[in-house]
Amino acid sequence: MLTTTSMKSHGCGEITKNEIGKEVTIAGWVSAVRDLGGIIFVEVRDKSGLFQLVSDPKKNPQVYDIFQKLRDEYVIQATGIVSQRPEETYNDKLATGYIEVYPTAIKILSTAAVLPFPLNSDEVGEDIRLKYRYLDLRQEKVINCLKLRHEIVKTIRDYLNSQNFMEVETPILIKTTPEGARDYLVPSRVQPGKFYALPQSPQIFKQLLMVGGIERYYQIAKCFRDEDLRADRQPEFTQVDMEMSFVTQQDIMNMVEGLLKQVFRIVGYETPDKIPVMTYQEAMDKYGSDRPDLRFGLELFDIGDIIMNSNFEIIKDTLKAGGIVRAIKIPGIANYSRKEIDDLTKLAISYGAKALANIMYLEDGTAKSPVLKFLTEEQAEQIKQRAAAKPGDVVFFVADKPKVTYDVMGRFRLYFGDRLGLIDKNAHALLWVVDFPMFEYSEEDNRYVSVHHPFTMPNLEDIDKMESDPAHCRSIAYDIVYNGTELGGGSVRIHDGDIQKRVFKALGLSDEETQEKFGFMINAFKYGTPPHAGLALGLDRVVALLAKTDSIRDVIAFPKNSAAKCLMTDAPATATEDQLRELHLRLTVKTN
RNA sequence: GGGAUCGUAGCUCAGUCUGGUUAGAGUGUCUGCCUGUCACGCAGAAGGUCGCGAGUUCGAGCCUCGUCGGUCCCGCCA
Repeated sequence: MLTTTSMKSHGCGEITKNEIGKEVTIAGWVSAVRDLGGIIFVEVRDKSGLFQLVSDPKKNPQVYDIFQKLRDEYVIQATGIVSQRPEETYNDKLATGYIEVYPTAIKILSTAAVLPFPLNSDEVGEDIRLKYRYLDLRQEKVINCLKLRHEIVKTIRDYLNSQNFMEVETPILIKTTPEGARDYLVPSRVQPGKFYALPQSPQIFKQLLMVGGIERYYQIAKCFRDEDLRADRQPEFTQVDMEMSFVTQQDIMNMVEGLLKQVFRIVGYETPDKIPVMTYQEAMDKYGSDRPDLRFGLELFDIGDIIMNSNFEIIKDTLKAGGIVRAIKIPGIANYSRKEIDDLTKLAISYGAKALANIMYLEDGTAKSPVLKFLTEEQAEQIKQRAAAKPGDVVFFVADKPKVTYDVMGRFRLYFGDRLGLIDKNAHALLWVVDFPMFEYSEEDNRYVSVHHPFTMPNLEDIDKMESDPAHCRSIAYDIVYNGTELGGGSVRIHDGDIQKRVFKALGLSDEETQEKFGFMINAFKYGTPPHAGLALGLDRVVALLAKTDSIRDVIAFPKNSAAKCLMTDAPATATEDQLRELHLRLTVKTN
């Protein structure tokens, strides 16, 4: 379909050989002026592409006069007959490179100041691009990311609509939630001293929609978290939020697999009909991560049983105190220098380890290690067998509390995957991770907190562990992982008020607190709640991954910088005294 | 809150380690020339608070301290 309006008959990139001999009117931005003295070429750009205009003073002196005034990024409108270029001047790089127009009329609709940075250069700093984001958007690379985002959102809507989902908007001004990230607060003017929060997700509302009988809900939902930023974290971001009634975990997984199949097709990847499933425990044991990157191997392995029979007293003490030991074999690096090995130890320590042990398998068949003195020959051989170590390989291991050990070895694995070039950048590794733990102990809060969120259904086999052994109580929660990134996660929700109360209790919330914070929800669940489950995908991450960019800022039209500022509008900004007074606020900091 | 790193022309950077005459390059901009360019070409010109402040020094883009700003990471992110 042509992008015509009353001001243009064709998009610049839409004119073809079929239009030769016909009159067209185009409008757009001047993307290049090439003045050869007696003839001027002007390239016009609009959303659809580029088109070349030519002016010759002998053919039309009035038009030529205007051509001489044109500068980059002027907005112009031109009318003329499409003609074929002389054959020797075809430009193969341009879709419209074999045709051109000598305008019979040209109009400058808008002049343009010299741009603060060159368009379509890969080298411009991001801060200046964000300050002039409206100009940045004129760049092909940037607009292509937004086009991809649009395609993905459209595909998601089409798919979910076809599956009888209903899109419902949930509120942005809501009640603050105690669990999870820091809330953005909005002061109330009409309720002095009270605050709304911006939603971290529509979680509570989508569950109440299930109570309301919606059965299949989705929303492309803006969410807000007041935490420090990263390349993949913005204070406001978008989730593809969905929820279904009368479903099991498997139903949700099937639905999401169908959805992802459509989404990945946009970039030409045909996803497997059944995405592999791994338990949380297996992911941690083999990869030291709950979102393992399966594009490469380097699996971790346990040597705790061998150590326990050895004289390695330090590690044995760690194991007896509830710690674990995990090892990884890195192939072909036994030739690393002493300094390189030392640097790896420093790296492991920076990841949180207290120490890093290594056993180098030399080319002459012998093993070299500062830890061999703790092991019998048989024990050393057992480790070598378990690692399937060959000459040239190095086995590293760490012993610590499970969390530390997994984290260090998981990151070590990723480090070597990258350093040794083991990651196939064109590979696609989708994975479900299931059976997440229900709770984890927070040293900071001195209590158990939800791994997912407090509305997650405990695994019924483990339900009594909520009270007796919270650390080993599994939940019915699942994450979808792609190439080591969490695309999204969800869970089967609690639809039984009594179980919900037990969860709140396990989280250390008193009856009064529960009533005050979630009373409306407990109350709602009294009136006939269907079993329900759902999932949310991080849309920004999905788009960034498919666009093959590291930063979600590249796929957001107007992102914040790493200090949560909008460099274009200079938000956040100070409020006036009047505004503060109306909101019943008084500042304790000086601003200017 | 912490760590690393960067800040020199509109843009991208060199120069800083080892302080010394008038701070350079490419690109963009402007002017002139040029009739088939498409990164047009050729010639010329303008363009600088070396982020800011203090200090050391005979002398600071360069050294020291502070500060502001950008980026990445840790903490944090159910």
